[in-house]
Amino acid sequence: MFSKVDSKANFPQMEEDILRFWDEHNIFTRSVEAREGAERYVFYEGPPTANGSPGVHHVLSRLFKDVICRYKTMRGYYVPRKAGWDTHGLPVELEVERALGFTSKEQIEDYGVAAFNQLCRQSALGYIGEWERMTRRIGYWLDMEHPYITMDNQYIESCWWILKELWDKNLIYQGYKVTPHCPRCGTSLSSHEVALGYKNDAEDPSVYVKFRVPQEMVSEHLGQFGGDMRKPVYLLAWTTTPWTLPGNTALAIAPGAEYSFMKGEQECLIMARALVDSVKLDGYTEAGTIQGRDLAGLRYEALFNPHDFDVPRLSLPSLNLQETEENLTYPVIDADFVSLEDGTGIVHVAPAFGEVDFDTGMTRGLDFVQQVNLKGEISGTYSFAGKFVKDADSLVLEDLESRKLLYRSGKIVHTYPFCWRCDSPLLYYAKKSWYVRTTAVKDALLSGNAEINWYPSYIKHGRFGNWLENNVDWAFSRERYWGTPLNIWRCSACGKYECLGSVDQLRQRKGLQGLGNPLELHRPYVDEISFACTECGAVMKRVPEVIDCWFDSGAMPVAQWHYPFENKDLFRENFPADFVCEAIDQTRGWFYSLHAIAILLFGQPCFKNVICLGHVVDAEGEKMSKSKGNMLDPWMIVDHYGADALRWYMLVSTSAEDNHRFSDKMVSETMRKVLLTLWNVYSFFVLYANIDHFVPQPPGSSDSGNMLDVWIISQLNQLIFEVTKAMDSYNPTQAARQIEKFVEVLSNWYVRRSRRRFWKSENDADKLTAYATLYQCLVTLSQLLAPFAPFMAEELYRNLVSSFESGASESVHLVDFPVADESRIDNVLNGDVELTMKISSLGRAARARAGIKVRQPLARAVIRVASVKERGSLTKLAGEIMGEINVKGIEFSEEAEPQGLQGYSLSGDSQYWVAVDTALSPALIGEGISREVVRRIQNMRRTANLDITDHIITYYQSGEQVERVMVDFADYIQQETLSTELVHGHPAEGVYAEKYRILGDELSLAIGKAQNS
RNA sequence: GGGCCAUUAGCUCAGUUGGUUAGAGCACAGUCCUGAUAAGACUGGGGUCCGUGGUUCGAGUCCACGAUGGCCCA
Repeated sequence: MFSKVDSKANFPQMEEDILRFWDEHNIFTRSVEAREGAERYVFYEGPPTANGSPGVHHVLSRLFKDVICRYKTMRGYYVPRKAGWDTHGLPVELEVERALGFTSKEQIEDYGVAAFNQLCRQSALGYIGEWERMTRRIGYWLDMEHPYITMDNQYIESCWWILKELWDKNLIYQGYKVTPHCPRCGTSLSSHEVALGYKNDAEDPSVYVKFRVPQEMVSEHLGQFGGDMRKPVYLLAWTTTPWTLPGNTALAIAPGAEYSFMKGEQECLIMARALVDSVKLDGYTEAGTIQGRDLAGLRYEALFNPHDFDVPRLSLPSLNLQETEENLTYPVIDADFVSLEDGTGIVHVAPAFGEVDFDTGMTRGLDFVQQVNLKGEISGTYSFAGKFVKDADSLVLEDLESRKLLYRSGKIVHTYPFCWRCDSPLLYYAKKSWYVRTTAVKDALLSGNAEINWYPSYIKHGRFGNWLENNVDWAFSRERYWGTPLNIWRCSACGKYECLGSVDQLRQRKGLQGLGNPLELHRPYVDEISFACTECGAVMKRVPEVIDCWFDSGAMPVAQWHYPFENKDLFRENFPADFVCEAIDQTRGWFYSLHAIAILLFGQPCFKNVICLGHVVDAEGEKMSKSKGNMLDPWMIVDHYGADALRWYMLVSTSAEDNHRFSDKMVSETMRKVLLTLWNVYSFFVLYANIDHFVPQPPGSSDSGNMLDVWIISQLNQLIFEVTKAMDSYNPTQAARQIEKFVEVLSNWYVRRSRRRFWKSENDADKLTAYATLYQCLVTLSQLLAPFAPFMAEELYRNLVSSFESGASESVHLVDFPVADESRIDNVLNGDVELTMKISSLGRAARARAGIKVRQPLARAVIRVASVKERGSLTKLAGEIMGEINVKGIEFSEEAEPQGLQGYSLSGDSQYWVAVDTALSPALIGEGISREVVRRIQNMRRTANLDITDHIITYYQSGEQVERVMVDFADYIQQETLSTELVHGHPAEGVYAEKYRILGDELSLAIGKAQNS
């Protein structure tokens, strides 16, 4: 006997039971270990950042990872799955800062780095707990007992080893470069972080500023160009960052462009001729023109002389301090980056505040004036000193206005980057930063990418390929606290830098101090470590930076094993990965850091196949994020509909790479349509199989002659074939959609058409094969479902197989994936049944058109077929059509249009038509009434709460016509309703009774439970 | 400004190498069926397949340009 199955499913409850079973019997571990020794399938878990509670959008990638790994396991591969947690970085620090109410780095320093980092550690650990619970509940199988955790000493040491390797290959350098800097977080951001924070609707000033050309310069250089040069002459430049103007040390022009002298009442302005109209210089007329290259070499008066404001003026590229100069002028230079699309064709250059500006300063030997500190505040003695740069903008403009150096100011809405974590406007800022020279291995990055299979394929040469083509060196140092400390020490005397790649290397240094016990490689403890310089013997101290947490996660192929300090074999066996999977934002994130580090270290890619998913967005199509407050708690969904429903919905609803528009209404629909349908087939089967004491036989042991059985087995094998094909192409969505279709036809054709076979009381061969066939379908389905809906699959398998067969596996997740028996796939039959369904559908429509209930049998239907072949097909399956549309016989016609069919009701489409004979003989009417009566009695049985196998005594009273039917069709009625007798007359006391009207007669029915049943 | 992706019914999505009258589910209305079904069947309303050109005997599908949205880069 199978365990009784409640037809009312409670999925969350069932899943909790299964989870307990998995835990108690260690099923996950066993599923992995059972395949030990088999070919390895290597999976890398991209570590989720432990800085927040998991949302429903985090479920998606975990789900795809799980499906692929479960599938490969069932295909016989050895698939260990080590969990990983990303615990470092700005996100974690921010979480803690928020909790402490901090807004600046000073507050952290005052609070104490040790205590601060301790809170970061606790925060990360807390979130890991939440992630573990969610992971378990959604059925994502992952070894969470032995995870890699980026904050562990061993993990850090492996990162040190990597950096030392790169250091030795001369791939690490400290550059003085302009980097996007967050003034609040006080650190540089890498390009992929910057990418996260662009806003398209940033509002900034749009100002035109006048730079005075000294009178002697005018007469010396510009006299020949005519015009009234006694008026003051200005170069007109445009900017959206007035706060950078005190740092201006040059103006750039396009040498090939033509510039105009625009004469006004008070002054003469110089700007590109092509832009005069768009700038709208009202009241000015052109007094002459000059080629850009002739402007080069001109000098103009400094807008703000740094010496007047106590700000040093340095000279590039040496950064030597310059003498005070009273009448300071700066040069006009020619440059190829000057655009004639907007602005004035004269570009304000401030080498301290722009990448292009800085590079220009380096090559042209410009002055360097940095009047902004790392918190984004103006230094010096300006009237706007001490202000945050964005707040200084208006004050700078007031100052210029008062000196009549402002031509016009307005506002502009454009795209500007903001800090992805704290939303501060980023400042492009020249400062020292540590770089990994990824550009040195650009070719290898590209050729390595060529070996990777991307799903979808267009990412390979599209987004990821383009990213690699435009590769820039990786600015990987961060001036922060909670992260892997950068393992570079600097001599306090001679300035020598040294990179140490392990704790052991530290221990071997002379004069070593501060290496704590117990070992703790985080700040501030690691900052205490010092040792003697090999050059001069002075003290070497660690540089203050920590490293980008993307470097941590990208180091996982190595660091998860504490390689090379131990586990050398494990590392080799698990490199490279066969499979990784994350959402599309990771092209610049984890996918890149993984790829870059593997190429830098080993010159080969570290993953072979990658699924790149779209984002989960809310019902309105907006990305889910904490800041928008539109995150959905996965627990709500899981507690309500179950994890399988969530999994199935996410798999099926949208192609993996597209955005997934999430709505819990759709989860509910998925549950009803797929999972409940299957559940009902399952409970139907168990109900009847138990009644008949069905005992499963090995599949194929009793070949069925019934077309329905042959057909569904054909469909089943076709399904196995399709699912395997889709999964081998890393397309779980396609696979799940195929399963969904099968469940639909299994329920709505196979079971519907076979229902009577299970209900007939004789235990004949046909009934047995029906059981055997449905059993095989359900068992195979449970195996096919196992990667996708692991709970439901387990429930089915355990009840249908484990509890039944001695020696059977106790879990579907310990067995192999089914293999299609292609000899069972009968494409001709598949097509024939499809045609049968189509014809039945037309037949039902023809009946409906005539207004005749399906319960009323009709004499015949005429069916148009397109060929002799189709006629043959339908003849074989005529029984199904007759049963489905309730006619006594069918005839075929090969006429395209029906002819001579008076008294028929017709329905058709472009290819087929079906006509049903609407004439009703008394015999047909009688049979119709008998079915009507049966249905009434069946409903009464149900209402009276009788068990499905209870026998009854039926009492009836009615008019002459119905009473005759009760006699004529007594056998049929008794058999269908399990009536031991049909009694004409008043019912016994206390039995359940109802009254109906049938064809104008009143019918009184009553049913009572029979004795001995 | 550049790249990638998307745009098909009110909503969520299919639509194969170009080939009859473009489909499904949900939602809505009506009818039917049902001792597995929380389901199912039939009918009906609902479409400028984002737009404009082009290739072709034939375009939702291929090409070009454009629009809108999303993501990414500057």
